[in-house]
Amino acid sequence: MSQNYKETLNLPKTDFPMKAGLATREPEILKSWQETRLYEQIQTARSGAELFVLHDGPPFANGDVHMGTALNKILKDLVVKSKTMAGFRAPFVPGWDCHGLPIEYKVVKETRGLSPLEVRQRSEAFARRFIDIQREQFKRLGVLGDWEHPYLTMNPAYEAEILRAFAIFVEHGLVYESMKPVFWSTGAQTALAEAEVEYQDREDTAVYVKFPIVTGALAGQASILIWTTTPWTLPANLAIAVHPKERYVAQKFTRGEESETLVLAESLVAAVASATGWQAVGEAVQTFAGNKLEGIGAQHPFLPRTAIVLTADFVTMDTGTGCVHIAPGHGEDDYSLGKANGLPILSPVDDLGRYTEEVGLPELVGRYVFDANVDIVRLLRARGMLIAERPYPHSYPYCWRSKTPIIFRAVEQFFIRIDDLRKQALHAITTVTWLPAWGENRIAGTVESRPDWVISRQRSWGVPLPVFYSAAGESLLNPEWIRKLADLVAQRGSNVWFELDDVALAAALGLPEGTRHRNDTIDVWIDSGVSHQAVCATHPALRDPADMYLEATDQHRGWFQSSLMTSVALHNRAPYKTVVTHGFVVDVDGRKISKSSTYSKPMDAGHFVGRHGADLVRLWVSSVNYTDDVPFSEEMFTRLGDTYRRIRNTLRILLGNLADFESGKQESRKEEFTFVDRWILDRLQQVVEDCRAAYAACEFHKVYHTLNQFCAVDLSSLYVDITKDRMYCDAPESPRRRATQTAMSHIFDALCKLLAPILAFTTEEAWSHRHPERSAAQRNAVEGSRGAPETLSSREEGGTVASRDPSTPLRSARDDESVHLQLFPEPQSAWRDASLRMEGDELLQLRGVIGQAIEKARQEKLIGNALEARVVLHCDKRFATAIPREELEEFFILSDLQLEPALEPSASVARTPNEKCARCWRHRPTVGTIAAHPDLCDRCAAVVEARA
RNA sequence: GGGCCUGUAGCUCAGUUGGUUAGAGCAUGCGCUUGAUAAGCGCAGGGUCACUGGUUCGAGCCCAGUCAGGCCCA
Repeated sequence: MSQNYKETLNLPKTDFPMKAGLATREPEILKSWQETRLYEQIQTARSGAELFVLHDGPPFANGDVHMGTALNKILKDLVVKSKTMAGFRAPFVPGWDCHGLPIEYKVVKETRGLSPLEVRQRSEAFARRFIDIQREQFKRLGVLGDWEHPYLTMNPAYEAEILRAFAIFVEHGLVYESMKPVFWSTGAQTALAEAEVEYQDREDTAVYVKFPIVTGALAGQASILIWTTTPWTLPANLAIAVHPKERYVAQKFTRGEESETLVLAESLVAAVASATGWQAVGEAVQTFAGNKLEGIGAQHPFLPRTAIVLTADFVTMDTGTGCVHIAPGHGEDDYSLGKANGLPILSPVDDLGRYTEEVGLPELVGRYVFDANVDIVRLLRARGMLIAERPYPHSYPYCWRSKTPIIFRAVEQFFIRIDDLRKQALHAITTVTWLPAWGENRIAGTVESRPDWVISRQRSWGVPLPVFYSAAGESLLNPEWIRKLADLVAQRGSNVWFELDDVALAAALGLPEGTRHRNDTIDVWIDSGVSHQAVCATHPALRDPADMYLEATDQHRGWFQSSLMTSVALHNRAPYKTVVTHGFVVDVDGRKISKSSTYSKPMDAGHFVGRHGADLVRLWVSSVNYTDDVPFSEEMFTRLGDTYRRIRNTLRILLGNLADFESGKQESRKEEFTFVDRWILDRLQQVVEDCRAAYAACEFHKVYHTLNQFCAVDLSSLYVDITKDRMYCDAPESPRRRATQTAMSHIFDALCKLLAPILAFTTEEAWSHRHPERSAAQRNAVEGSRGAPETLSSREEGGTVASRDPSTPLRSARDDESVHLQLFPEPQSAWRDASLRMEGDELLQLRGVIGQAIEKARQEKLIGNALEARVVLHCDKRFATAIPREELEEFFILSDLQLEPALEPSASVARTPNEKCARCWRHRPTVGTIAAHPDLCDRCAAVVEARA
């Protein structure tokens, strides 16, 4: 009897599909962005607007984009897109770090015996290949930027800027040459930066060695006991360090028949006894402060040499004997202590980690030092100098590329004098905003403790170290010569350094005859560290200092610091105003992904983009608090899929309900809004304010939660549900239906814009369904892909991409343009209404009371559908007068509501005696009273009558 | 071993200057709907706020220590 009424309803209608199909739809949207040159359009539209520069930290051009890289790039994109929509001109110039050992190492491993020039050519090809791969992957993630003109640290112009910066470092006297212990990779035969070192567990032999005292009061009576885990460094021993203030003892020890009087720290006697098997016998012979030992001599255990006792604060009492073996050629502390006391720097080891003649032990010359440990131990035992040996498991530095254990070795290197920059750098740090705030603490700590910067590398794939050598072999650092070289490199690329021989290069630069050059290169951290100069200061769209750097926390010691140091050296200021850091991607248990077996396979971003779509990956990035470690699991993606569908369906129902609403032509005045409309618009303003504030503070997860909550609760389960009756069953032109459409139009507009930085693809798709002219334009662009310039000019005719007049206020783009060209919605204070909000909260509480009562009635089989209920609501009587009963029934989605005054709210439920309206399914008293339509309520009867 | 940081329901997050019975969304369970339908709505269960001690009338919040995890350094 009643099925036909469905045809008389205004059911939602939209082509916006429920199923996203992101894997296929996103590439189409991407194509339209490229063909309409969206990035350029945005830049043009914002020309003259306030500038915001997010400077891209260059990823290394090797490997695929994994989830950590994706996290970083998407966070940057969220910043750029949200700043753009907040009205800034926010250009994004992506970059790549191209030089360096990781690439060179792969190239050299593939083919051995290449000349430096060949290594460089292959390394460049390698870098370019991965730049292209990563560029496509970044674009696929929806990251918008000037992908056609990225900055590459291997571009000749960039290389020239590195050299010019270097010339200034030289001018400021920051560069010096010195023999100094550095991390040395025997596998890669090069000095390493700290960042190129990784730690692995290994087991070494720890030895307790005695040095018989030869001068001072204890001469001939006792030996100093030292402890070391690197026996191979003993041939380079020149001294012993003790703590000046700690208590030391001369103590008799026995083991079996043997007996020794040993000098060591008092607090370590027991530990040494248990570790060596020697027993302390009786009281200490003598007890004294460490400084009493200063200056006495002790016989080297196997070389004809006397070690001098020195005092040092770095001596600790947690391991060993409190007496530290000092080899100035093999340790940082050793070096500085030796230097302060005028000791020579002995480092009898070659590039491959083999003893040289200098070792003083002819039988060990040429022996790899880690193999020589056993020889040294044997020698110590033979000489009777070995008190004990024990296996010692510890974590030890390894070369990150060759995976060989690192040694400390003194070699001629070039350095930047950090002491001359430290104070200014520490001051510059205080002028920067650090997000999160503890970043300031962290970088200040690393700057305070940072030793001088080793900037020379014995590698080929890099910018040449611009040091020249006189005919006599003397090194020459000349700023003018370096600038001439920079000019030459700008023209011909840095290969010129390797292509020209000494004579040709000297001639090309106009240098004195006989000037020579070598093949060392500059540390890659200088390359990326001067990007503020080479990119921000030189690119016409950018500015130095940048407004923001945004990288993972490991960059406090990496790029943030190298950039800070070079910027302080060049300009005495920080290169950034704000530094944002994010954590690393960790699995469900909070463990590092690479250590987890579960996610060892799919960690590249492409896997998840292909499976779930870029918008899901972007939603993941937005959903987490990135200042901490970022959790990541398959379950999270499942949950995010649910959230995504909820948001998508919310956009879809809004579109469906707006199908017959032409925005702008029938805007309802505020007076025509009913309670629920005004309530949702007030909520919307709160959401707009919260989201704008969260975006401004880079707190994207707050945006995510706010919008998720808004879609799931305020819209889906409340507003959309409540207004279904008027939307579907009222006459199309009914004032309250049009009022709701007006509200929904504002909601859709705001929701789409606020979501746009996160769901870059989905909101574009939804936006085009709301503004069909836009989809037509997109289609044209895609179809006429060969005629891209034509498309562009036809758009220009329409006035859409004209440069804006900077004197006029920024306005949102036309609705038919990309959502990414729009401005965020402005909060409308006229729609705020605090008393209405409070009233709404109270109604929602009553709604809960009713819901519980209905649930109870349902379980008692009194009713099925809530529309079959008669609800008697006992509550404050002002609700009976403040809001019409019709509206209350609508708000609670009920057919039949009775109000009774009461102090405490409660509700009772019975079956309503009213008949069910065949059209709107509500049980209304008017059903059966209209002769022409006996199965309809009065409202539905009127609507049906009007349609006839 | 040192520096910096993190630890609130199965998951992601809120939790104001210390102040009732620690919240939300999702997930789970049980229903309703079949006019958002590979959707929508309701109700319910679920937490020793990592652990231990301290300060306080009162601690998720402040202090100390322990444990677990992360980044950096040794």
